[in-house]
Amino acid sequence: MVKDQSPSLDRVFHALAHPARRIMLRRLAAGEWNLSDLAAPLRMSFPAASKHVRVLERARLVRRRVVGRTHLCRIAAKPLADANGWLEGYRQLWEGAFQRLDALLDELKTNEKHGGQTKHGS
Amino acid sequence: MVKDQSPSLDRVFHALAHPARRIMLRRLAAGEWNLSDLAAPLRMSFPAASKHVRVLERARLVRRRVVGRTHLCRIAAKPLADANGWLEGYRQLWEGAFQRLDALLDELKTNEKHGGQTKHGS
DNA sequence: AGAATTGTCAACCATTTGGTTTAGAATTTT
DNA sequence: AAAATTCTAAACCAAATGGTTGACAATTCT
Repeated sequence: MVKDQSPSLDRVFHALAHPARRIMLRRLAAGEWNLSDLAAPLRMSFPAASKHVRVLERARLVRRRVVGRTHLCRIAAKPLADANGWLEGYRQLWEGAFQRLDALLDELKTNEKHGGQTKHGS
Repeated sequence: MVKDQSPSLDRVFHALAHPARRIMLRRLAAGEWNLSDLAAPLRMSFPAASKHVRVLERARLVRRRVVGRTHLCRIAAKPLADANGWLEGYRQLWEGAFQRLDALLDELKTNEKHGGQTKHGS
């Protein structure tokens, strides 16, 4: 069972809700990068990018290692697995039969509501 | 390929980032419910719950059908599939070998930094 | 020693979020 | 017709988000 009430899920989904942070994660999937690397492609100031990294850290999606004056960041995939685990609970909803059943029910209930009368065109 | 730059992904992940909304989706996975049904178990005012439903609608995770004075809500799973699709790009990171390689690299680089000294307690 | 690089911090700002309360519209029930 | 139910709208509020700039600390390069 997967719990809905979960501050860590809150933080993970929130972290994933901003494109800049998703772009950062994408780069980190390929390896380690420091803040300058991560900030460079984003059209925002350095401090702004730094804040995004901290959001990723709070969600435990990124870990930081200080080497000299550079802060090297590494992705930590576990929270992504948790998010995926939550989504898994809905997989059957978007795969196969449910979709069609959904559409069918929709049609039936719409007819029920209109009582067979339609206001097509006239 | 899955794009990181995507306002609709923004909205979906944002919608999933609040426990009240995840709880609502959980109920909607079982069928149709009106706003009162959805609001009842949540410890917040009715208008607050209503706003959460609107967030779910903006993310296209919920569709609403007005029947008399009640607003019936239904889950629409497609955006969940999209979110899942985005996460899929990271699956290998949390499954299997990558995790162990990650830990190994971590250890190696920590040693590098500490110059072979560890603080293992024993 | 001096300059450049990397990153933090603090202050500030506008907007969004998440909640409240009060009022009212629409529909159903009695 | 009157009352109850379901839901929206508007006004308001505190806190969080996402961004900026300017100053500064630490480290590395020359």
